[in-house]
Amino acid sequence: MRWSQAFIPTLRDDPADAEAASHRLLVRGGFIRQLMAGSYSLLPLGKRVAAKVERIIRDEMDAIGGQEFLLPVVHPAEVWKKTGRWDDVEGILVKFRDRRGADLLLAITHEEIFALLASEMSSYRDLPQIWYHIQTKFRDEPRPKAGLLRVREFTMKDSYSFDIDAAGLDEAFDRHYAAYTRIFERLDVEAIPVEASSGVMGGSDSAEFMVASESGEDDVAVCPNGDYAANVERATSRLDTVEDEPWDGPVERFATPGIRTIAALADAFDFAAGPQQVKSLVYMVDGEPVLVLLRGDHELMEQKLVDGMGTAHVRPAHPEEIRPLLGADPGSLGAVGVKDIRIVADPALAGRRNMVTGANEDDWHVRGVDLARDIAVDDWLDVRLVQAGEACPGCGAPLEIRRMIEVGHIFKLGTKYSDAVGARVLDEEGEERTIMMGSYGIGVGRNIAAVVENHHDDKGIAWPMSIAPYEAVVTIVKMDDAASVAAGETLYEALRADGVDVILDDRDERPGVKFTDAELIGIPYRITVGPRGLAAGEVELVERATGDVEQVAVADAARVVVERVRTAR
RNA sequence: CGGGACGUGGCGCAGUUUGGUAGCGCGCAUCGUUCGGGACGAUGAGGUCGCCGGUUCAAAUCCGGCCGUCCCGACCA
Repeated sequence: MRWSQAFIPTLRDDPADAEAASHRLLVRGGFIRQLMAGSYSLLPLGKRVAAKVERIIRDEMDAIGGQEFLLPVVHPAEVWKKTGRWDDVEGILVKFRDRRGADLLLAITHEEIFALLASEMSSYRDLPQIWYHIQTKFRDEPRPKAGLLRVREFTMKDSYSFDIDAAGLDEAFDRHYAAYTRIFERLDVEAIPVEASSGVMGGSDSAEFMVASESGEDDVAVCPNGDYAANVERATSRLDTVEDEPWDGPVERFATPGIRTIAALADAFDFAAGPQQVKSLVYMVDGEPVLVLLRGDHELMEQKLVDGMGTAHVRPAHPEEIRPLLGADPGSLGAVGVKDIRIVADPALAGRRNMVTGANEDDWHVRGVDLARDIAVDDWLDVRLVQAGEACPGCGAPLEIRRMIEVGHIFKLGTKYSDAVGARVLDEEGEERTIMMGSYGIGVGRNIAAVVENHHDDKGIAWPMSIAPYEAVVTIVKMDDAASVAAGETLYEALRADGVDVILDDRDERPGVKFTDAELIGIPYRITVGPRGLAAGEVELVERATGDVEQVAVADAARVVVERVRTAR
């Protein structure tokens, strides 16, 4: 490619509405342009990077026996009604009608369609299978943000495994785990696998691949010794046991005028420090009230409640719902003596005595509460948000909480979708068995963004060789110097002949402009050809990532660059 | 959905408080001088001031409604 003929609209200034480094640089470098919130056009440079990312993904999927499909992006409602997701998935699912009035939707993911196709298999001999596709999905996210990091329309590789039994599913899961590890290595992003919630999709053995970045949207609890890493949506920690002062008498009421918060109560009474209180929250779960109890100084992780209750229909109750239920406003609630409401308690409360909690009467609390004696807990469920500094469940070292970008997610689906669409096969005994499915996703655009988050400096992007839009740029410093032009052209042709992705900067621009652009768009190697070097029979080779500069004889330049590019691929 | 901010040539912004018919930098075009780290001079092109309505002799500016975008939170397959 000749730069003079390329569409690479670089910008001198940062776009005003971009915060994240990847967003800023991808726009400035002419890789992407926004069409609307959460929707971006890939320009030629962006498309080149995306194509390389896809090629790596395709490579690794094929290596574990994956077979590629191309699926429709508009689906009929009936298939989604079968799995219940037509009604269950709210908000992000775009629904519309065709001219006949048939209900349609824009695919947010493709479980239904793959499961439907899988129902054509009828024998255990057809299994196992790994199917994938790399396609556009549309999710009407409530808040797209940060450029390619969180969008509504995006390209994603989705794969699904089909097995006769759990052992087969385990095997498919492990293969994907290995494939993903290799993909992230090749993309040169530091992605770590972490335990995760599988969310509304349902499933078990969920692993997210996460890349540390301040622009991320997930918090991950990480053990500094590498013994543990989990999304805070499901992370746990080891807590010190609390030795409670004995309290022999019954529960005792005491007046707490105007006190509505844990902190205020702790300030007012020295026996009511945060860890000595029971925090009582009322949630509506599938329309039914549930009293959720935590230690006073602990916070609820709502996703854990969602996972534990097995339904996505979980929300905090409104004060108007709480008052008739418990007789008090939030701030004075408690579970002592409560019988008709389901009570879910965090295990950090187990065995605790001499606790303080609301009396279900405004301006009153109770002390001397013994969990086992005074509160009829229905379910013990870990619903606590892990805090930084708490002990790693593996080695006891203090956990760190880090912001991360989710770049991939793999989990075991089981039979939810195959059941719904009737994907069954006969096993060796002639018994009908429902196919076990696994689901494995990786976002193309989000990985591009993650790479940029990992590989940039104040000058711009520094792409890893594997996905750089061009592997080398030959920069002719002086376009009206015939010798420079001739040497540049020769080098350019030589590199092309050897299969290097090279662009020739033949623009009639000042050198500074050319250098700055090359650095902004992040081409790994720049070969500068100009009269100064040519006088000594040399060209200049600059490595973008390190800034290292070396002089190379004109005659050796092509060979050296080809070598460097090949080893770095 | 809650909170905040913004919308003026391609990009970044001023002008809005105090109404008088739009300006700056960059970019772009032409010419000249320059030329190994974002040159300089001259000339020039380019704007329904997000949209609709209202007030007024007159609206980028005041009022009402709507739309869009960004940030924080909620949410997130």
